[in-house]
Amino acid sequence: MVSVAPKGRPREFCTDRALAAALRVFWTKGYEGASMADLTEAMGITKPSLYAAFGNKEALFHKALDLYEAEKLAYVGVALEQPTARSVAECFMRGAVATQTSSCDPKGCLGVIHSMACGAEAESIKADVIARRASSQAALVARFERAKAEGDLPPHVDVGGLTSYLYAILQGMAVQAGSGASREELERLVDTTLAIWPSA
Amino acid sequence: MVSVAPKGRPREFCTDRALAAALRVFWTKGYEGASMADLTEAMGITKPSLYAAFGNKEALFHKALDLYEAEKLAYVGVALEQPTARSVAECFMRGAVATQTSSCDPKGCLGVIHSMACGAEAESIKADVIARRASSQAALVARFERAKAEGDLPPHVDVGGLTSYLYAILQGMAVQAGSGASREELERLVDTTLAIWPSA
DNA sequence: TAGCTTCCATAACGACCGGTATATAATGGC
DNA sequence: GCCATTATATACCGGTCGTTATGGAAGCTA
Repeated sequence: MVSVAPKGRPREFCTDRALAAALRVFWTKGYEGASMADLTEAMGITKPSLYAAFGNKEALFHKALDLYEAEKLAYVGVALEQPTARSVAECFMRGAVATQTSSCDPKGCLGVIHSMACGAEAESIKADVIARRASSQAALVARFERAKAEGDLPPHVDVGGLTSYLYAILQGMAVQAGSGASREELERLVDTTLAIWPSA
Repeated sequence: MVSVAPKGRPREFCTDRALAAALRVFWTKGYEGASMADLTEAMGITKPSLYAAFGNKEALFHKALDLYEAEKLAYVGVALEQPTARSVAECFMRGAVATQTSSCDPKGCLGVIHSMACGAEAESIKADVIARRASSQAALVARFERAKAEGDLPPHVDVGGLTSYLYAILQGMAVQAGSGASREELERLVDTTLAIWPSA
């Protein structure tokens, strides 16, 4: 049962909207590059309100990362359900292009940004991001194993190698998107990858 | 003519060694994550000595980046001289694996690290790194155009797309190396890429 | 040794960092 | 109306950031 009558003074801002604004800041500047002043300004609230609603900067980031995965990485689940290894790869890459070059979102990938070198304060952030990636990568390994068993990957392919390969392309796309590559450039990259995709 | 008799007291440290130490710090923690305290401690000098010898933090980084390109990216020039497009790609990737997973150097790629999202103070750093990458990528486009003319790339390949593709793999390898991937994992990635490399 | 130049070490600068104490305003229950 | 509870706004905390002023030590030429 949901409590419909909170006791004290109601908050004057929408936590979901504030979190979405925080996500954009982290996505644009990175965890270390985003200051509390940047965050509160973008969220339209004061620092005490932020701390009361979200805990601290690190907790805010983890909630923003949850939102990012739910809203911006939904294509990952869709991709894993595609019927062939090739269509899985295509769905991954097309989804990544769409997310990373959206005209109304920051460029690049929040996860890739935060798996790079960083200062001591962000080490736990980096570790969390890397752990989340490992689990999704494991799911892709399982999917390609199935594809191999079903015969839509050649029997000689190294499934682990192919998974790292596809992830490398996705990560490289994120690097290029964050460096200002246009959607057209990334689409040519995807087309090239699909043109040489190993077929049975 | 080189001045062999500097007038005042000689400095007590070797600037080349100090710069190499600074490079390791930037490579490990990134420009923003590396504090002046980190740098001076690793370099074995005090802050005034650092400022006298290198200017400021940003100038120190640019000199470290020059050193990185000269010492750690020498394989790029070698790769571009290989006789076929395939051997160019292989030389690029093998060189990247060697540099990014060296047991005596930080993991990952200094350039990729600094082309990601960052705070305002590092925007000019990011812009410089991206510009340097653009020029090396242009050289690879030219090399693949030649390969296409010489017939060791199929006539239907999109040279720009293939260049972005190879760079994406290199960048993805850097992301994975920085995230703790082993040399063996990256070598499987390289082997997979070479196994599906487009042949004439 | 005198005089000049350059380097080193300490300490401090203002600005900003993430995080809070305090006081006031707005609600619900009684 | 009054109290308990929660949110807001201002101002501030100690610490660290990149950077630099200051004073003395070390080497050179003469």
